[in-house]
Amino acid sequence: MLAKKGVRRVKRSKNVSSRDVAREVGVSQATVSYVLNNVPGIKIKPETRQAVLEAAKRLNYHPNLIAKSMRLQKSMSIGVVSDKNVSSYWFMKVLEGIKDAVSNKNYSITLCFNKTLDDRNAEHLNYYRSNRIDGIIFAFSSLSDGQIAYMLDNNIPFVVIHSNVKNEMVRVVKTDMTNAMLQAVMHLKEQGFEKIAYLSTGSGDKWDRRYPEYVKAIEGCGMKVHDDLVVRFDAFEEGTEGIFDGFMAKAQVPCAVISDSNNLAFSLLKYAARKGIKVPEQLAVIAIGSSRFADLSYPSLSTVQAPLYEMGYKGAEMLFDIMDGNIINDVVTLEWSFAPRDSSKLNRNAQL
Amino acid sequence: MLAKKGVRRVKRSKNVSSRDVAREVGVSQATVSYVLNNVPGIKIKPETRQAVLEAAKRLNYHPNLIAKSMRLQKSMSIGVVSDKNVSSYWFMKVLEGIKDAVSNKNYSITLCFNKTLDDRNAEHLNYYRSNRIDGIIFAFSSLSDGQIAYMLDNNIPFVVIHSNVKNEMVRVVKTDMTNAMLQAVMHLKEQGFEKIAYLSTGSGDKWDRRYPEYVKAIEGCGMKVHDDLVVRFDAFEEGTEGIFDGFMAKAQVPCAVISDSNNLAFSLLKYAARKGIKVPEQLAVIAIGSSRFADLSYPSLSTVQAPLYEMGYKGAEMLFDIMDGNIINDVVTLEWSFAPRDSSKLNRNAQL
DNA sequence: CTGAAAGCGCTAACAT
DNA sequence: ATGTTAGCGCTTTCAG
Repeated sequence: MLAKKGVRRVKRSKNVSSRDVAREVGVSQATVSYVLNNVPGIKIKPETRQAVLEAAKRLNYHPNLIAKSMRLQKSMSIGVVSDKNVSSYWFMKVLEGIKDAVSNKNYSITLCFNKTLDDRNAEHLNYYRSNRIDGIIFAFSSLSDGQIAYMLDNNIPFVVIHSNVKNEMVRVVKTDMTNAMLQAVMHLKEQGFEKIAYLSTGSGDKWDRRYPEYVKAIEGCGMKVHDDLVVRFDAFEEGTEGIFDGFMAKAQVPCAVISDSNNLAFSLLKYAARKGIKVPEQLAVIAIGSSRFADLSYPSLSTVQAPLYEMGYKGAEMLFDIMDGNIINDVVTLEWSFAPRDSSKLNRNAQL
Repeated sequence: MLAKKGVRRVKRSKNVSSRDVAREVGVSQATVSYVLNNVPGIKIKPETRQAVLEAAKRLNYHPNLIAKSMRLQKSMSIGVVSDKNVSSYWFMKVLEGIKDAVSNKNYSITLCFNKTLDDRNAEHLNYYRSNRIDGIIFAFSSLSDGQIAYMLDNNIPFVVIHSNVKNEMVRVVKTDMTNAMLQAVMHLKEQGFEKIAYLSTGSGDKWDRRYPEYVKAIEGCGMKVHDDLVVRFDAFEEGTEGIFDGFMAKAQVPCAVISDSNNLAFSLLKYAARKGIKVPEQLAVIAIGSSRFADLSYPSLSTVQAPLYEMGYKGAEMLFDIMDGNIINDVVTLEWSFAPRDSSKLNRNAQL
């Protein structure tokens, strides 16, 4: 079964083409195309159709997508770009959603890594210009104004998932955490926590988007935001121990904490374990964001989490709308949810 | 800007082609191709070359990769397939390596999800048959014998990263954890642990590959494997608490544990925290495998870890060798490393 | 209902 | 040193 030895280059075995199928059946290539693509408005005699279908199967015919792309002037692939610093969990989840959406249209996914050279020479732009991809989805990727302007100017189809893009012209998959955050705060309040602190890693973006939601939720529950209970770490990487000490001294147990990052929450759990602070009895912790490890930490971490799969799916659908010229919805907004786990549930059942 | 003929396309603004460049300079399309591709053995007058280069830049010419693919009968993309259940962290790390390797050859990455239909109709096979991809990299993907046989029979270029493929014909990126495991065991021994247990999730593959390494390392350190200290969970998902209880009753603290999975190790850390067992003083834990959260658990988790980036990079290089017909190395073996963290370091410094 | 034919943009023999 | 030309496999007018 193996190919002849001595061939310097592993040649692709010659594929059967639609012409071969046509010859086999004794019809023209056009007819084969009509049948196989179910071209609307073209009538084919049933027996002809049947014969073509059978011959295609018998000859093991697979349409050459490159040729189709060539003719159609589109690559049938979309580029997905992410920064490297993005949580791989988020990215993979979104990717699953994108994947399912593009598969429906017989599109594939080409991965782009955001090695930004400059605004006009990023990898995804080169991919687009060379017809490798028909459109771009930015998932959690930072995006310069210059690049946005360039893409809009040049009519490059793209959508942005979960980024803080201000430009009104850009199609964005937005998410709304207002309800989920309210649920989280109510959950804490119902368990008797009167102090609900907010801890932030201080990165501008997260702060700007998440902190106001916290404020809304606190006030929506008829509580008040105490500045003492809002801590913003300017330099999270180092020396957090001291900052936690300072925070705990101010806050005093029992206290609840909403953290704007998973990592910060995990660190806090570590800190609590080290100091013998009981979670959640003395310190309830809820993180904003999702992580595969929310279930695995001890105690498992309650989260306010984004609809990742749906974000991917919707994002891809929007991109197709743009590429098809149907502008149905500029902005899609999806809801976050609150997933209570042991780090905030007082009367929790013993579970692993 | 462009649009010489005033043709207005809805989808994509008409791209400038090599023909346009040729006309602009007053040479033939062939010359443009020769210059832009630096075709070896073709002499071009320096001033001609210069003129072509300048015109290409001036006209903002970008070669159409689809057309090139069509002509060359290759897609310039390789498929990367992974199972969904793979740790996304591993996958992303390997992907980074693959990415860098394929970029060097002007190849792109097409993502395939392993929705296996049957041995001959998996998505990556359809992608290959329709010329969407020129070769396949399986990263942590399970792979049936039937599928392997099919791909070998049909001369489909593929390499396998980190899988337990037995077939000698398959090009595999293997890894070797012997040294790393030995280091881990020595590390435990040096800290005075006399009992070094082994916990496995019992999945056949991990067990078959990792447990023998444990045995080698234990014996390499002049110790002996005690069957009491080797526990294999047949049903890990549920009821682990009781199994941990049973294990601890047999093992008795102080004891060290090497776990063949990160998740199992995290669970064990949770269990220890719940039971008040001190880690690492009473129970030292080392996991085999990498995780973004090894640093974030409390205590941080020591790991014996794989060279993920290199595995991706090497895998891609091997695939190109196969596609080019140069069989340089059937098997590449890369070394694991041992990363000691707090879960196994007795005199650890306080660190977050 | 179906066929003939014209390309999509590129590369590589083969000419000159 | 450069030009001519023949496709790669497909879709899609336009003709019958």
